[in-house]
Amino acid sequence: LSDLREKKQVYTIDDIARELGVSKTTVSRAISGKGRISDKTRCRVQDFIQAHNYHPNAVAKSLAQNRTSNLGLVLPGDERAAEDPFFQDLMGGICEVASANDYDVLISMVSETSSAQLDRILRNHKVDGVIVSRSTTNALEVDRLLQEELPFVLAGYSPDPRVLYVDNENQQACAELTSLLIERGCHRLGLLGGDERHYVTTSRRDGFLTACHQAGLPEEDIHLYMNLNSFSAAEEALSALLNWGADCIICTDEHLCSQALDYLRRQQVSIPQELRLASFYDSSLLAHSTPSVTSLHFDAWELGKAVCQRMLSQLEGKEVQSGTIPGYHIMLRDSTMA
Amino acid sequence: LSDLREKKQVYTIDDIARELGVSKTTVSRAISGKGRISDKTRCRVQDFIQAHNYHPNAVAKSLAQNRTSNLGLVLPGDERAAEDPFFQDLMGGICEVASANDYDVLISMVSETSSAQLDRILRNHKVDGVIVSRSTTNALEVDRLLQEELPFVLAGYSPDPRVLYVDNENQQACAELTSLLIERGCHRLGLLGGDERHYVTTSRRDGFLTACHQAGLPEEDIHLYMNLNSFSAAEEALSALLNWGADCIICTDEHLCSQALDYLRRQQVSIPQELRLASFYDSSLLAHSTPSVTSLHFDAWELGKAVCQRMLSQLEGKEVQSGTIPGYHIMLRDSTMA
DNA sequence: CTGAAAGCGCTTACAG
DNA sequence: CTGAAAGCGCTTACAG
Repeated sequence: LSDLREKKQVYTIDDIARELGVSKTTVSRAISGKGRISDKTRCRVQDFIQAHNYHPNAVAKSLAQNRTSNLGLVLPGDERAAEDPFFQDLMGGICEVASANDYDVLISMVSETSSAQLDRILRNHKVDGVIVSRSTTNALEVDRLLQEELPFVLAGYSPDPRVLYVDNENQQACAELTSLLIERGCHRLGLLGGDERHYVTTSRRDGFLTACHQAGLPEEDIHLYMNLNSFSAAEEALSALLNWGADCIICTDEHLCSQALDYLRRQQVSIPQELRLASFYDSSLLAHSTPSVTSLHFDAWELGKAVCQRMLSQLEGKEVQSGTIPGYHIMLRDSTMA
Repeated sequence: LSDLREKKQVYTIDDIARELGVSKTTVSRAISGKGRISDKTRCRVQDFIQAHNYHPNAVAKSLAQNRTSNLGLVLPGDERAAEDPFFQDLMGGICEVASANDYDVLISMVSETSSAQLDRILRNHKVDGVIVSRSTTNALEVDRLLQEELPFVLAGYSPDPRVLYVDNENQQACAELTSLLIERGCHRLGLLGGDERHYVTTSRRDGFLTACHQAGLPEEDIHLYMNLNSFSAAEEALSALLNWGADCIICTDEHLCSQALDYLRRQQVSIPQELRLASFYDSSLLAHSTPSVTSLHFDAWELGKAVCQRMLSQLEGKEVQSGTIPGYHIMLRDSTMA
């Protein structure tokens, strides 16, 4: 055995069994805690393991148990997504829960045109389940996962009844913020929105519209500009809203909103005096800009934890359902004061 | 066999051998391409595999070959890092190369106080090598990896001769930008820097200082404010630089720089007329702010590719050395014009 | 409470 | 060029 240690080789369950004069079965049981075993034997084995810093080979275990203890995480691979702290926060929450439950997280980045990295993971049977971090109407990965019949859960919303999702209370939160702004005197509202193929955008849009209708605002006082995927498109929309005479502009995401802030500054529009500005997603930038911008704060890390928990429950065979997790904050800041 | 397919069970190499009337050995060889095998047999096997959409079980392969085909990626788990697109871009490049070489990437997030997630991966032998995405003076993970004797490569710089790193040409790029600004008439330079425990910060600082000294600037015309880890610390530094009469302020990162931009706007300091502003790291925010901000553009995705390539070379037993990859752009924008 | 044995799905000397 | 057999390091009925 001292040979083994010199060669930096690693102990196997066999070595331990031999060393302790018991069978591999017994060692295995002492480690896993499954099956009948005397306290005395269990302690002997565990002491030895501790002392020699033994750790079972996860690959061998996987093969024997027919499970990998790996979770796949599908992340968008585009430039735009890299700028969005949402995905890294989500990943943090996922990794935290996965790690605590002895699972590892394996990344696959997909684009609108290719799910090659996901395909590899699936065909190699390298994961027990998959977490998808974004839902779009045209998502290749969802179809791929459905046909594969591999457990998966979506961080976000999907109207597809076949997909299990966990989401923030996007729609409700957006409705609440919008109502609040209307109550405080906003009458001519403009919404600046991103890509409507992303369900997160449509959820937010619908929350906005719900609040407008509930408040009895006439249609002509609600202006929507959606699918603003370029800087120029966003500026055109902003310009149109200014000409129309909006008294409040809300952006579906923080990226669009900091762009709006910059544009309005250039146009010498004073916020909040001449115009109120708010965002449906927060960022440290909006919190610290001048003026600071009112927005909704969601905790992506917590969402990640919830999603991962749901994934693990599913893998244990529990019945799980789609739904939202509570918890968001309306951050009222200077951009909507007065 | 039709039974197998009905039960959604998956083919094994055994099934194929039986079906084709050959041995598992032969099937294995046809798949891997290793060992002598007749063209005819190889084609027969490959056709069957194609037709039945067979894919080898990666776990079994791992056990037999004593390698996992997994790479670990160590990512910082703090809030601050989530806001930084660098890590997601880096990850994109890493995943691209890994995937193309049939490796998967497994995430572990570590904080300054805990490398628990990394520890799990290491003791479970779940990866063949590790990529570390950030280097700090007090990094637990580097010590951990050195003692483990597992191959690893660092994306970034480290002065430790035992660590293999790949970095952007940070120092050179920063020196070049600084020289350029001095040439264009800046004489009283202030540097606003982040955490000096991060080697990326010290590299940039040193590049800045090199250029200042090379230009023969007297020490009293160079003011350094480092370790600005809070908003208030940064604002104090900015205020001090304004009082002193700096004619150019450079920030080591884009985060600090957008904060500076906001502060200077509040103080009614007009840029570039009264003061020039530049950043050692670019972001879409700096590119689209008013005024747009001069900065250095590095390609984190490319760095990720290079780092992963180096990792794979090392795993193949090739001799690899630390070094930088070429390629950065000086983005001259409005904030330093005139 | 414990152990001998078969099995998870591959790879790889070795022999022919 | 092909195959029988041992092996990778675990788990888990089954028997005692």
